[in-house]
Amino acid sequence: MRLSRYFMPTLREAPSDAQVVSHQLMLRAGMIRQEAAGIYAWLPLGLRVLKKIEQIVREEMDRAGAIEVLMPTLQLADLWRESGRYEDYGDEMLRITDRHKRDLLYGPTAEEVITEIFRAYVKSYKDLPKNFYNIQWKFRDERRPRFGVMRGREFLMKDAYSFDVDEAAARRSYNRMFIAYLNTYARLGLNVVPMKADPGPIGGDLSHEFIILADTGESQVFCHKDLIEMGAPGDVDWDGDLQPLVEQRTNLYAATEEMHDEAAFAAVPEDKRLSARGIEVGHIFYFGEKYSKPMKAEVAGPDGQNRPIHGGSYGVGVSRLTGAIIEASHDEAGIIWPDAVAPFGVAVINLRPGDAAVDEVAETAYQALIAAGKDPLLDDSDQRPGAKFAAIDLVGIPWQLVVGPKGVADGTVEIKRRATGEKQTLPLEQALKVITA
RNA sequence: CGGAGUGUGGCUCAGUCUGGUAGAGCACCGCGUUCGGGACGCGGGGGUCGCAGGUUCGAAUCCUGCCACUCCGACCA
Repeated sequence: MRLSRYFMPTLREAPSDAQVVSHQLMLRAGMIRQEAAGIYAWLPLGLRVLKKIEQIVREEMDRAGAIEVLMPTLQLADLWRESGRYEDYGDEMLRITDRHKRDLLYGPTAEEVITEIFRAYVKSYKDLPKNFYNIQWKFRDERRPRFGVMRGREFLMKDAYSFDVDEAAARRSYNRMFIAYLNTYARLGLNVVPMKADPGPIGGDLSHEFIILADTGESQVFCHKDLIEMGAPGDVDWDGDLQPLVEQRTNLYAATEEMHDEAAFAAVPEDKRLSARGIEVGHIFYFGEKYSKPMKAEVAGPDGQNRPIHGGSYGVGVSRLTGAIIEASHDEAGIIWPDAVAPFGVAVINLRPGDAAVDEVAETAYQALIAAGKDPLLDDSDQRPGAKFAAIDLVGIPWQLVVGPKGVADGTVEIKRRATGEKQTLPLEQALKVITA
């Protein structure tokens, strides 16, 4: 992409509405535009990041055996009356009436819809387990939206729903999602800690929140340090027994403020105790027959008798992750994108557009990076060097390849790694090798 | 939903107390000098001062009502 033909409206100053750093940086980098409280338009740069996160989430869901569907944003109130949640949900649900005076709602989640789909087709235990997911916009009319896209009213969520014949099978589905989540966050370049969450009315131990650690996180969290260094399991035998992998992580102490147990935390060796700020970026739970019973999602068992399925649901805040990654990865100059989600892989900065020799080197570098699949952004704009450096630092592109008259005169370019600030002056071919390595 | 605050060009803000021809910086347009970490000079364009009433000879400024947005608290991917 050539910057001169792109749309990347950066701001020198943060709009005063934005208080948290990720919100300020997203606005300054021209990623989003606020349209109303908690509702954002995604500008080209922000959309690129959002799509990359979405794709990683998708790939990890697929790998864990979940099946993608796309459910509508608008749902029928009648379905929610079946589950009993239409009245329960309260003012957070955005209710709409169509021209036929039919009650609709903008879905805050999709248990009802997926259960309706499931029960229409699946009748036998032989067809289980099944896990359907969708990546779709949700709307929750929060009393107080804030923190930019981290707490919006409209947000992009990946929600998965598992269907199993009994609780033991449901636990296996839960474990698959547990591992898939760890893998997903690891690919996004995040340190994530699974923490015991409030299981709600169902009870049991099958509810976890996934928290990333960031100094500016909204809640206080407590955990055993080993959890952070443990890393993600990666590809596993998804049909095998995942319980040991899950237990390895759930046996160590980890809790958010609400679930915190001071006595249990005190039992953790002192040098392993970590108290930090965190941001919730995922939540998984098992809810048993909560929806299958009232909505009659039943399958026949081996004995020929119908029984309600055991369900679980698994959410990742995709749009929230955009902000959360920034909270976890930025400096005074701006955003530092992990390579996996960066809007562009490399910025080729032409310091002197119009200078034939400089243009030629910049163009050569640009074409080579396209060929190498590095998705480069060529800054061919007519701005002063300082402004270019500042803007590219701000938007957080992982590599910078700087082509200027001085370097061109002695056959070199400069490359800079955004995360470390480390710079090297090299001949172009070597510079390209470093970047594409 | 309780409490607090803010609405003035795209962005940051001054002006409001004490009514009297709407300002600055950044951004934008033109010309020139510049050009390796957000340049400088000269010239220029752009604002129903959130909206609606009211008071007044005269309202960004005073009064009333409404709306929007932000922050703190209780709840959430």
